[in-house]
Amino acid sequence: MSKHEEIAAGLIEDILTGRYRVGERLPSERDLAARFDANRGSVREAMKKLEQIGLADVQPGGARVRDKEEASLDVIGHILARDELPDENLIEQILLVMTGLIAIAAVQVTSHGSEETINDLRALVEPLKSKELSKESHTIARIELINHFVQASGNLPLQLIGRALFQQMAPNLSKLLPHVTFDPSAFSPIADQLDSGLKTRNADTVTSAFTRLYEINRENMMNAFSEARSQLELKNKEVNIK
Amino acid sequence: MSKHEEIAAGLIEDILTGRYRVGERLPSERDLAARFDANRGSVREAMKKLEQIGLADVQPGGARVRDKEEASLDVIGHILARDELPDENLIEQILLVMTGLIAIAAVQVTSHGSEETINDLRALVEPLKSKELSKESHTIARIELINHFVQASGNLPLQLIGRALFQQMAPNLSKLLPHVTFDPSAFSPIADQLDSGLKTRNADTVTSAFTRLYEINRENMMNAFSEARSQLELKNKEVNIK
DNA sequence: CAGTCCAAATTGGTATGACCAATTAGGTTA
DNA sequence: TAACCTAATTGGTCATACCAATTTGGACTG
Repeated sequence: MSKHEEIAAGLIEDILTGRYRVGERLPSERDLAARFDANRGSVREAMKKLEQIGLADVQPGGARVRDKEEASLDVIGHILARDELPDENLIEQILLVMTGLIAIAAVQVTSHGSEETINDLRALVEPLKSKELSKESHTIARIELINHFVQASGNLPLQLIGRALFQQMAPNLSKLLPHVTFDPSAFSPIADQLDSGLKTRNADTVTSAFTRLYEINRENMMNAFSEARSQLELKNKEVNIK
Repeated sequence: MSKHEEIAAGLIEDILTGRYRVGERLPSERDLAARFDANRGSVREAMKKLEQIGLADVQPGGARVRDKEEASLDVIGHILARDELPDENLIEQILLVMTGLIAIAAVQVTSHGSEETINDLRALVEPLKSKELSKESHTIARIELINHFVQASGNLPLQLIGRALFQQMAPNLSKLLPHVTFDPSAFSPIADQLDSGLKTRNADTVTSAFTRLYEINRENMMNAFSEARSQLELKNKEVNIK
């Protein structure tokens, strides 16, 4: 981890935990350089990062903390990475938004997609019909499918948002995934619905399939959260005993 | 415009116009410093910006151009700002995505929003029922309403995306807005539908109202484009004659 | 001739120190 | 009390230098 990354991470942490409040002035670059035992140039690079994330407004005269609700999409990754487990509500919100985005993609694909596009997507749905897939293979297949849907939409903002959301969320799910219990047979009927929706080019059918997928994902995720939390508590107790 | 902003703008322009192709190596920071008659530190700040936008991957050994489809949401603003008129397809895509996002917000608000939230939103719908509003007032009122919807959803990713999209698009519409012809009476029934949907907390009613709004916006926008384009052509002819 | 490997050149990362311009803060004055 | 002005602070830019990682090109080897 290079110096400016270290500094940026520290400042982001401080801001998100509320050590600096919204509107408050951040220490001067010179002070920060002293505190992080770094050069002012490195601090400037870190400040650049903060500015890009949207957590700080930097102007001659001083840098001020911005509200995280006025930040860029990238804050999400940092918010999720803050605690040992990602924020459950936020994950749920992301899944919800993704489902909405897929609905847009579904309309575009079913109404304007080429025959080849439809066939490609159907080919990706095929493996999900199986009830024998391992958890990992199934997860990869699902992600692959969703990505192709968004790509096939031909909608650049949609692609960028989908990509960004995924990149923010993915690395923070690693601690959660082991706790996800999984039943491929629950997905099987959804895969059938997707396939038939694609075949008949019925956007509503496709969208409602993805809504069902969201419901299942959401439930699995919530279960995984409670599982992960209880294991964390056990761990903490052990530490306390020691 | 500060030096590093100038440099960044130049490089972004070069990349988006294809002067540097995807995967190609950018000139070294030292070369760029010479070309832009700037210090290497300033170039570094500009590179930081490129990295954040997602248009470049910078590593020891060199910086490489990334595909704009793998960039951050912020490229959209730069793509729109490139030509005299923003890209019509892209604008349409953005409107579409926004409509989808509003649909998510509508579900959240109608199902989980407090009575107060609903009343606030209805109060914002009220002025849109009028058929006498000026184009500017009406536009502001519409934007205000949409913003409040997204805010009221309580969904952070949604808020961030909505905000980002708006900020990317807004400054690039200034040249288009004068050409938008506008009929408040067309919005009036939509406002009624929104109001009744909110009152009965019927998400479908609200969503379909916004879809109608999208259709009208889209049509107005397309007309504005053809108008703006023909005026531009006239202008160019005049220049050629001179 | 093709492939491998190694060393030199190139490139980004960081540091020091200095000066300018814009903003801010605090004291002064009307 | 309020407007104003000055001095201190702060970000913006610059010049230079050294380090570590990567790239590159040529020598070497099969």
